[in-house]
Parts: sequence; C-alpha cells; structure tokens
Amino acid sequence: MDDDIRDWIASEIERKWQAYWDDHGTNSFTEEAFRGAVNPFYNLMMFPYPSAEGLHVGNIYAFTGADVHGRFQRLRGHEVFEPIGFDAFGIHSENFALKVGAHPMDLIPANIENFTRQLRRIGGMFDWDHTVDTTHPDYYRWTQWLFLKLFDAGLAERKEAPVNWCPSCMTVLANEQVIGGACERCDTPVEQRRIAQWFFRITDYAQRLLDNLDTLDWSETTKKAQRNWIGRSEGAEIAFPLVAACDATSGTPKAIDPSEVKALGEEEMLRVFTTRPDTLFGATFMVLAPEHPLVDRLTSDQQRAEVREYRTAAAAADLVSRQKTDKVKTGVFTGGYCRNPATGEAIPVWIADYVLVDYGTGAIMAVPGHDPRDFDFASHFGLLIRRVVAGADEHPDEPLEAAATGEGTLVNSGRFDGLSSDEAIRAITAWIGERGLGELRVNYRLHDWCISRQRYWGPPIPIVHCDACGPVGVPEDQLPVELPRVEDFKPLDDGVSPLARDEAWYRTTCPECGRDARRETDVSDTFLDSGWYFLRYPSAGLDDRAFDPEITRRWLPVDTYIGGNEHAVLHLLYARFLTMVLNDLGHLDFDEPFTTFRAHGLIIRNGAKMSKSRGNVIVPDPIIERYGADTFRVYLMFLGPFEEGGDYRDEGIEGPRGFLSRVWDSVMHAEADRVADPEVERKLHQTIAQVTEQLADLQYNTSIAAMMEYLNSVRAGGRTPARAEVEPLVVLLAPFAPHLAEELWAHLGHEGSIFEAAPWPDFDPAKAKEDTVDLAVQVNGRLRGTVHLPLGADQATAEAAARAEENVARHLGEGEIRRVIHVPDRLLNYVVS
RNA sequence: GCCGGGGUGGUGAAAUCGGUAACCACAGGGGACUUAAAAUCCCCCGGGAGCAAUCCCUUGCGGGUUCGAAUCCCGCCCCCGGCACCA
Repeated sequence: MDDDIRDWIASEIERKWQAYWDDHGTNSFTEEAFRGAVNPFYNLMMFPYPSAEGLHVGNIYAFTGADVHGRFQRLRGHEVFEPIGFDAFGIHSENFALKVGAHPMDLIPANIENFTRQLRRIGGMFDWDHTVDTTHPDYYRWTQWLFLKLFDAGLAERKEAPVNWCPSCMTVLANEQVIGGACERCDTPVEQRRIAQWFFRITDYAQRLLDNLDTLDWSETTKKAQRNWIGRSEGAEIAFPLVAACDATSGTPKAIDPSEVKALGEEEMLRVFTTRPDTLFGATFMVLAPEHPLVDRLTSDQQRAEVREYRTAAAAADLVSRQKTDKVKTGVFTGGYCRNPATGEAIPVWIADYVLVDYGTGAIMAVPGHDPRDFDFASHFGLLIRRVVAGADEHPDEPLEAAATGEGTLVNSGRFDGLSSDEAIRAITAWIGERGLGELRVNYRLHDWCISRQRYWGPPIPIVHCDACGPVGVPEDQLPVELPRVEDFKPLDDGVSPLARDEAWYRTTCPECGRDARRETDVSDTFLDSGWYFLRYPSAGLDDRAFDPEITRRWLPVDTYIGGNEHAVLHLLYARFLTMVLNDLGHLDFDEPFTTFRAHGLIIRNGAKMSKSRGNVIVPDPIIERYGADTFRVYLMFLGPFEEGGDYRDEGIEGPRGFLSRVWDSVMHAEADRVADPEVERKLHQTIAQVTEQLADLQYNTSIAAMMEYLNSVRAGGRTPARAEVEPLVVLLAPFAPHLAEELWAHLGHEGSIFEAAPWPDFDPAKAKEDTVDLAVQVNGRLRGTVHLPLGADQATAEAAARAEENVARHLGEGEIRRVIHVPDRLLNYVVS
C-alpha cells in the first residue's frame, strides 16, 4: 500500500489531515495568541463571490498561490493569519436569483456552504474563526457605519447627476462598470439618466492616491493602471469673457471693439481647462458640452431651435454611439461669442458632444491647428485654423493639413513668438493671470464614486429623508438598517429601488425632529462591502465595533495581498481611499491598506480564458477527487509563472502526479541510519537556496522544477535515498502539498503538524559550494569544448587544460591568437584571426 | 491612438547585473517487466549534414554595440490585457 500514491491521494490522507487541522486549531488562533502575536503576517487573498456554480479553476489557482505563500511564511516562523470570506451581495447574485426564480436570502447560504466545502477540500490554511459574509447584518451593520463616517465627514454627498443607466439590469452603473459604453455585466449599451445619487468624494483624494503609489510594493502593471485611471494632467484654467452675439450667422472670429466688450461687462466668464495654454493665440472658437450650464445664456434667439434640437438628441443618445471616436464630429453654433483674452478677437461658441461635461470645466478652447479633434471639427464646419507653433523647418504661415501636435516654437503669438512651448505655457498663463483670467491648474480624470444602486440585494444606505431636516444619518445605535425580505425584488424601468415598494419598511420618523420621514431606499454598491473587509477579518465576531484598535494595530496593514488584476482600479482604489479616510478620521494609524500586492495571471485553456460561453471550463471537483488536492495544487503552480498565468492542459497533471508519487516512495523507503551522500547533499543545499529565494518571490514554477531536479538526483540510477536526503525536501514541498507533507512528516516519526513543528531547512553555503566547474572554451565566441577544473582555477591553469583539448587545439591552429578573455569559473574565449 | 505585459523546440516553459540557449515537465518514439493491458522503470527527443568525430543553422523581423547578445541600443511586425474624443 505504501508503494502506490493513489491509495492515499484521493481521499483518506487529505481528509484525515483536514480533520486534524480543524480538531487541533492548526490554522486558527486562541484569542490570546491572536492578540499577542509576536511575528504576525497577514496573508490576504481576494474573497470570492459565492456563485451557484462553485469555485472555478481561476479561484483555486489564485487561492492556492496565496496559500503557498502563507504556508511558506508560516514555516519561516511567522504567525500567519489567512482568512477567507464571501462577497455575496450584489447584482450578480440578484440577477441569478431572478433567473432561477428564487430569493437570494435562500440561495446565498447554500452557495456559501458549497464554497466552504470546496475551500476546505483544496487544503487552504484558512482561519475559519475569522470569516466574513458581507450579506450578514453583523457585517453590513459596519458597512453602514462606514457610510455614516463618510457622511459625517462631508465626504458623502447627494447630488443629481447624469448617470450611466443599464436598461437591461435596470440600475445605475459606476463609470468603472461601463466597458466601452456598455454594461460590464450584460453588454447592453448604457444610457444617460439624471437621478439623485449618493457620491463619495474620492476626487478629494486623487493626488494622495497618486502620490502614495510610489511607496507601495505592488505589481507595476497595477500601479500603472491606477495612475492612468486617476489621470492627472497639468495645464491651466483660462477664463474667456462672454460677449454679446454680433453677427450670429458668421462662424469666423472677428476683431471686436474693446469699448463694446467693456459695455457688456466682463464679469461673466466661460472657463476652460487646457494642457496647452501655449496655444492660446490659436484658439479660434470654443466648444461646450451640450449639457453645459451656460449654453442657454450664450444661445442667440436665431440659433435657439437648432441648439435645443442638438441638446435633446445628445441627451437621448446612448453613450456607445456618443463615445465613438471615429465618427464624424457633430455640433451646432450657439450664436454666442467669447473674447480670446490673448488676441482680443471675438470667437464663436459651439456645442458638440465630443466635449465631455464631466471632465475639466465641460468646455474647451478649440485650437484646431494643434489638436486633432479640434482640427476635424474646424475642417468639417469651415472654421478658422491658425498655426501658432512651428517646427524648425516650418514657415509660420504654412497652412496645416493636420493638427501639429509636436514640439516647436511659438509663431503668430505676439510678444511670445520664438518661445518654446514649455516656456510659453508658463509665460502666457502668467500674462493672462495678471488680468485674473488664468492660472496653472491640475485636473484628474477620476470621478467621484457613485455608490447608490436602485436595486434590492445590498445594504440599505443608512439615511432618513426628512422634509424639515433633509438627509439625516441613522444613529449608530440603530444600526443595522436591516434589509427586509422582499419577495418581489425585480427592478422596474422606473429607476426606483425595489425597497421603495415596501411602504411599511421605508416609513419612519426623523431621528432629529421626530416628524414623519422616509428611509433612503437605495442600497449601496458592492464595492463598498469589499472596500473594507480586510479590516473586519481580524475583528470578525466583535459586535461593538467595526474593528478593534489593538488587534488592528497588530495585524494591519496587510502584509501580502494576492488577487486578480481585473480589480486593479476598482476595488483596490476604493479600498485605498476608504483606508485614507479612516486614517484621517483617526480610526486607523496607517493610510495604505496593502503593503505588497501581487496580481496573479490567468489560466488559459485551448487558447482562451476559461469561460462558460467558450465551453473550455474545467470543473475542479472531479480532478481533485481523482488526483487529490495536493497534486492539483502542484500542477496549477507548475503551469507557468504565477504572475503570468499559464496554459491548462489536461495531460499536464501527470507530471506533478508522478513527482509526488516518487516523493512518497522515496521517503517511505529512505534508509534512516545512513548519512547523506556528499554530492546529493550539495545538490540539496543548492535546492534549499533556490526554493527559499524563489518562494518569497512567488516564483512557484521554478521552485517546483528545482525540487523535481533534486529528487531526480536523489533517485539517480535507482539508488535508495538516505533519510537525511529526503526529510528536508518534505518541508520544502509542504507549502505546495500540505497533506502529503503532514503524512510524511508523521511517518518520519514527528509529533504534530509540520507547519507548527518543522523548521525551514537551513541553507549552508559551504555545503552548497561546488569544488569543480565545467569551464566553457570558446574560439571566436563559438563553443569548442569544455574543461573540468577546480573551482577558482586561474587563467594559466584554464588555458593549459583548454589547449590540451583536441577540438580546441584544432580551432586555435587556424590563426593567430589576438586576445584571450577569461571569466573565472565560466568561460575562456580565444579571439583568433 | 496611449499605457502595461509578452513573442524561445511538437506543447507548457527555463536561462535576462551580456558568458555553454532550451532546466523541469507534457506529448511523441524505442526498450524492460507482463499471457496481455494498466501502472512502473530505462533510453532518445530544436532543425540540417555526416558511419562517426564534428560542423552549420536556430530565441518575431531588420540593423547596431561587443571577444561574446534570448538578454543592451535603434527601427519595425505580431499577440494578450487595460484605458480611450479626458482638451
């Protein structure tokens, strides 16, 4: 029975050790040990959404990679906290419930039970005493508390805003949830609607979110994604005085009498943001977003009908077609003019949907000579295009055939002619700044975080609307505002939350004045649930506060966070923002939640990401039943670099299976009373060095390869291993194959869990050191032989040996030796001609 | 278009402070054991020439630097992911 790994693999030994861990609390802590942890390590992985389908291979890949890291840190002497939980609120669960005609309150517990079973089965080192379910009132009570903290701090505000509306899901989507103008979930084109929504003022934190990135040990791709998302740009805000319409039929700028401008008054300004204030002299017209508040003021009677028609069309247009960048530019002239503060010319004001209302000021100065979009627009409508920047070989009055976006010096710009663009940015801004018409300014693409959802399956936003007092926060001692069980939770096309149909629930009294009032009937975004769960884990179960200050100080920030890069901007940015807010409010003494973040790669099968629609999904359970969790874990980690993912091939698991089988066989038959062979011992220490170094860096595939190579040398020629040769291997392998390692550790006569008892093998450089090397011998850079030499042999020794090689000698005979390059212990290269 | 990551045998992939390209596996071929199969074990396995020794070619393409380039530099091509009318 010892000889065949299949006897233990599929069931008994793995289940035996899983039961052992539960019974002995191997993966959890006593209260005292938890609070008093000396060398704590918080190992976090992104918690799953408990779908009806169960864990998929992608989940298991991510969790295994994180678990290997946690188990490694534990064997290295840390007290490792490795929690798991369930992100169970949200539209995904709600839509699934609607589809199968069930209630999420009934479905979720069953899904969680199934997930829990699967998570245990894969042998994760999870602390089941500190788990979290975002749909449980004990959790979302504190999600609501968090909302109130932001509300009290003035960081949550209600405003009517154009929002992305998915007509299929019938809900508002965050900008982040709109992918290419369509709903990220159902691909339905998104429409615009104006609804009063709750927003978190994440834009207040834009610069800090950007700056702190430099201090974080995160995957570079993730940091870059965040930087792009925050989208800082430097430029200037410039005010263009409004002037009355002169000749509404003309689209060309015309000089205007200064006295006329004065008479009209300059108090009314159209403000624009530009990154190119150096091109101000080339601004020959203005463009407002159709929704811009000044459109009515600017529109002349003559143009009114046309403007109204365009605005109506723009408002109705879905965002997909509106955001198409390759369509012909559209727009209409308002009949209004502004005065270019640099040239003094009156320039026409247009509206067009290529200008976005929610970026910058919602208006631009159009510089068609040097901006491709403005060039397209001007060409299409016959507006003036003026060159104000010229390259070294370009004439100032040379006509432009396309927007010139390159560097150059200023022309047609009055006293600024001849300055470089860089110099002119500061000079021109300062010049118009003297008249109070401009200043340097920074803009961000980041938008405030809309957290309102007109849906059912989420935590109610803890606000009461009172006619007298306005929106009032629910007092903390009345939390949670429980989500009622509503049987008819299907969203309707009226944009009203399902909770608004439950009058008994929403009717209440104002906490401040006691008069009749109405509860907020929107629920909050799932990203709020997941934005703080890592704070709750260590304090899970505490019912008097969201998180305990002492425990939090000891365990946070998170040491290592592992998850998918699909959350690079949404989840990770929100979590950072909330942490900063809690830091500012004195609830946390750190302002970045995740010291180290690593994004894992994707599992590819048959050339594509696994998905149901592609039909290339692997259901993990049967594989685990057949091969065991350990084999599956090793296989997944061996596929390719963890941070890059890999191709899943069904036959590939045979390699790891055979490897574990040979480990088993080698340990079972090892001779206890023999000392290690010196050659094998050398190899062992080289392996210890490599595995130790690479595990710390999540380089799992090469660590496994190193262990396989070592085992091959242990078993070379069918020799019987000595115990001293294989016992350290059991420990090295334990993070990957924890059950097998436990069983073999016990077989070797040790008491207790390997993760509690075993020291990580010591690396001894002296023992790893080779005393001979194979030196490559090249002639003119081509390999002509190798010579076996003592380590550290000098050039004379190396040359003597090299010249004695027949093949080397032959090639040296071809010419005269011009040069000899000797890299000790690596190579010898003769340059011959 | 912009920003990341990548392109190496039949396949997954190693090797990147420039120094023997292809570790470790999978698939394939051959052999041992077996009545047979499975399992297990051993050998071969980038391409070409050669009986062999050995030689030539090969890290997406084209140049360059260097005694020496998968690795560094310049110019391209392709694939994956993200962002995208953000002024």
